[in-house]
Amino acid sequence: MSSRRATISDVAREAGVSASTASVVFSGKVSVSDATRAKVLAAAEALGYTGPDPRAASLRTGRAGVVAVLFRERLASAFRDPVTAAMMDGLTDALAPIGAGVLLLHDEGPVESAPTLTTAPVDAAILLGCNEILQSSVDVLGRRGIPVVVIEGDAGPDVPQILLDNVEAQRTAAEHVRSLGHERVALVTLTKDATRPRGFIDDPSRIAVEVTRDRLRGARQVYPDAPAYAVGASSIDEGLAAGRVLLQGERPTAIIAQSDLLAAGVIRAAEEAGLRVPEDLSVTGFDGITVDGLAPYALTTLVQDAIAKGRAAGEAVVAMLEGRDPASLTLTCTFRRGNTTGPVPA
Amino acid sequence: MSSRRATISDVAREAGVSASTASVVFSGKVSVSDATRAKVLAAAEALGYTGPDPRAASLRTGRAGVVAVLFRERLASAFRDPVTAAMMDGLTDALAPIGAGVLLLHDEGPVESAPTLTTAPVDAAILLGCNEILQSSVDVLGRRGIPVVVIEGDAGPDVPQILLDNVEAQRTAAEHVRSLGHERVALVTLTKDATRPRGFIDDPSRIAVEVTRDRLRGARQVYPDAPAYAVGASSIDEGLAAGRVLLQGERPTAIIAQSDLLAAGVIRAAEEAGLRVPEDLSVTGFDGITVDGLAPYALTTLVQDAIAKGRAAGEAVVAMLEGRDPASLTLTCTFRRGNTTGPVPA
DNA sequence: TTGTAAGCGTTATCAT
DNA sequence: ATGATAACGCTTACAA
Repeated sequence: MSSRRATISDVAREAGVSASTASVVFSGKVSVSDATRAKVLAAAEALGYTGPDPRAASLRTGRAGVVAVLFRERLASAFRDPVTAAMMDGLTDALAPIGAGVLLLHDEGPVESAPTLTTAPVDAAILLGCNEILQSSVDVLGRRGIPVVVIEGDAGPDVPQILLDNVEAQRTAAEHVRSLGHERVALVTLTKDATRPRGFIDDPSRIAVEVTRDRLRGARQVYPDAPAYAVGASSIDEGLAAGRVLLQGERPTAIIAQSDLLAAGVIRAAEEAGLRVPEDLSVTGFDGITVDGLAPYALTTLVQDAIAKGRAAGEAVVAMLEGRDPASLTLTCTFRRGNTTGPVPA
Repeated sequence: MSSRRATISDVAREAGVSASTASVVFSGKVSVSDATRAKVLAAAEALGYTGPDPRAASLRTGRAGVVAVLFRERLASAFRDPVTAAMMDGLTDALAPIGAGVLLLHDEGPVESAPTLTTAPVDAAILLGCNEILQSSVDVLGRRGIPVVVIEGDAGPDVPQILLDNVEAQRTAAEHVRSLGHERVALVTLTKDATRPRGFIDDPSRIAVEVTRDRLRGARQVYPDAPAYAVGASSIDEGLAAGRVLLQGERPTAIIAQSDLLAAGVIRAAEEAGLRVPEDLSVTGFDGITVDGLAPYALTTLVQDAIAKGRAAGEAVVAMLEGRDPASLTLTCTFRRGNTTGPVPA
């Protein structure tokens, strides 16, 4: 009909009231007489006005109703990892009370090529994992006065963190394996850095990904000399590939994997090699997810509450947005013995 | 330092130029003398100004730099489905040129409880799947003048759609199975509706989910009387459960599943029952994804290019945002014969 | 309960 | 190349 989209002023004029009154009808902040409300609503209906323009409201109120989640990886990868999925679940849950949408961003390429993070109208940001880009992102957001929470990464003392007791948890798994008598143990680790090279790890100090480094450290506290093979991604197929490598020659009697998906792949590699789990090979995972299709195996693993992790991040964001002090939090993994670990073969 | 966040006016004053000039330095739309640029940048640096406020810029320019994706399901489910993941991959790819962020929204609950869709500052929206809520969403967005694209759903003739030839593709699979001589065939379908009840389908016309209905129709064009069992989700474990049901008693010699994950579950059920695939049971999937851990099976399936689907949706959105006419598009699946189908057992 | 007025921070237009 | 001006559409003291 009209060449221009109707605004709240148009509605007010049509209804014969002031713009502020019309505004109040939509926001519901102040009481309005029923008659007035009806008039305004009727006018809105007539003009096809569907409510205040979020952009203008956002400018005025200073709130965008959007929380950004910055991923270290491609969004597609994020969509593929069950732990990330669970985390997003908790996150969206925690954000629901403030009705915030979730804006996905990812930082590919060099530092300055992430325009969306500085360009997007967001009230807060959650950063997932840590690397150099992340640190610079934190700086920009900090200067903007945008609250930031980091999950499993370190961006300095001023930024609230949601952490996992990766070192202790992985040590617990290793101790369990040792208690079963295993001496020859191999490790399958998550990615070393953004380039995702596969292969044995020579120098643990050069691992850029904190999670990988921490879990490796935990395992090495028990098995200082265990060989560690890094994969390119957390998936069954990558675990399978790693398992094939590690089960060649003089094979280990136990393999400690840094994720359940990797562990599931290792188990497949074992089956492929004619080995029984856990009679011939013990395998541990990490995460405590349900690996689709892994039954009847029940992984011995460290159960992390990824949903709680996401929820904690979400709640920290909500707290900051409400002016409260967010708590940094370290979540604890629970050891769960399944049927994939057993005594060292005679 | 200052109690108030620096604005572009502050920067301009500090630099001794006008606000518009300072603005131009950041937008880069018009040429500015090097000296002026340097002055402005220095002033910004001094004041800790990190660039224009996206909210204000958005109000002024009318662009938010954000595209919304509305899911039918919980976000967590979306993060779990490989096809959705691939679609998001293509989508983010297509959106990259315009540098738009992706805002995730989902419509749980009753129609009016989706405030974010009308509240969020977005330039366009992509709706995934179809149901009643979706139709009303389209209406609201339409009145707002926000371009909408629907993937695998129908929201009227004015809304561009990205479709799949589900009927034809599934019929092709069924014809392949028939050409192998199979007579006793069972179907495993995707969810019937939002309540996700499992069980045999009595009345196909009451299926709310278009994809499920179309693929079922395709299969029934070849096997009008084949029993169809609907699952609660597209996953290996759901396929396993369905397979167990269907392989009881006088079992079929072929099972046509509406997704690869379901097919993978059916194969596991077959293994569990001591049946060989394809010697004792033929199985077909749909999607053409790589099922993590399914090797050495290569599913006979319909390959859909989910990445292309997402990309098409993204491109349609870009086209609309640039004032061009977006094309509705029907993507075609490709039949791929793997090693999970064979002649009917003697 | 309703209206007035003053911005929120930016950028497009037009003039210089 | 730079500057003055006027929106963008809305919300919220404050006044009536």
